[in-house]
Amino acid sequence: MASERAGEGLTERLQVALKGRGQRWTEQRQIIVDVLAASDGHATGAELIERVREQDPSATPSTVYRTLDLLEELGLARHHHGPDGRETYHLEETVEHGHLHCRGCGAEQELDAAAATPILKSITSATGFSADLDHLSLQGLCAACRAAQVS
Amino acid sequence: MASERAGEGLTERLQVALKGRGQRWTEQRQIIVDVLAASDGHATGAELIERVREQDPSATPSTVYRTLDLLEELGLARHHHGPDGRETYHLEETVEHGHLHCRGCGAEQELDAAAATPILKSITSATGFSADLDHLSLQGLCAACRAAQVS
DNA sequence: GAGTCTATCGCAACACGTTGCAATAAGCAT
DNA sequence: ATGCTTATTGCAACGTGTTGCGATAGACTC
Repeated sequence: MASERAGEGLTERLQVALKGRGQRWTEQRQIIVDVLAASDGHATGAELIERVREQDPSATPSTVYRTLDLLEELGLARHHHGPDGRETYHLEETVEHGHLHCRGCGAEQELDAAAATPILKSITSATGFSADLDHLSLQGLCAACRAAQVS
Repeated sequence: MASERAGEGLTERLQVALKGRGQRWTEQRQIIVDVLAASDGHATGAELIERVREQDPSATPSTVYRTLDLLEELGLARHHHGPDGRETYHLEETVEHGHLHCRGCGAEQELDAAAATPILKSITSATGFSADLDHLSLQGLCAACRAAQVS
């Protein structure tokens, strides 16, 4: 099976967006987008670099990170910071969501937009601050671990 | 809440806590606690290291970080991650609070416990997840920047 | 005070992420 | 196709934080 390729639509959108900004479409960018698309869900910077290098050993961290920044500027990717402060990336195609990290079992739970909307609204009304759902990363205890601790 | 300034009481509590765990009180730990107490509010790991070195040039990053971890284990300090993923520490004496970082003007706003409680409750009821306020770090737009952008 | 045990320290190396700069190559014009 | 402009790349060095290990020194016993 040949290596998978990101959905055509995505690649094309990207090429158009870049051209509009006087920027260029390159092989490395194709690879990085492919990798990001293939690792559906989330991936850390280090994981992405490793996977990119499998396809192109000459790729370097700086290129990967710069491309990820670029994708984020274009609104095609997002990143947030895990509980240890490390970066985690995912494609914007993914439904916008927050992240809940359990310090008990280490599980990562997603907070979808529907559930988050009232929460964000209450933050805004309490503080005037409009929070970005996608950069939201909470640490705490999941329902199961809370139940376990109550004992 | 309005507890003592960091000096004696804190140092003594720490000595007792350490002894109870078979651990030791050292000059470096005293310095690090002093520095943390003196930088009331928040300080990044790098800032703390720098200030510690002013008092003891032989101190190394590993010692400082290990001591901070220890203080956190003992419940005397906390850390959270800023929008860039860097660590920020503060003494537990500080009122528990969340952090709101504005991507417009870069300002850091605190979210006090009173304002946060209903927010945390709504997260729990929506998801079963009990979030730690102190590790809460949101990115978004503050009221002023939102107003500026609407134009 | 001297001896013992071992927690802590400093060092050195590593991991992740960022930045400046010279070489390369993408995209356009001819 | 050829040449030109400059965005992008790879490299190398740096900043922040972590980890393993031998050396140091705190605290306890005699």
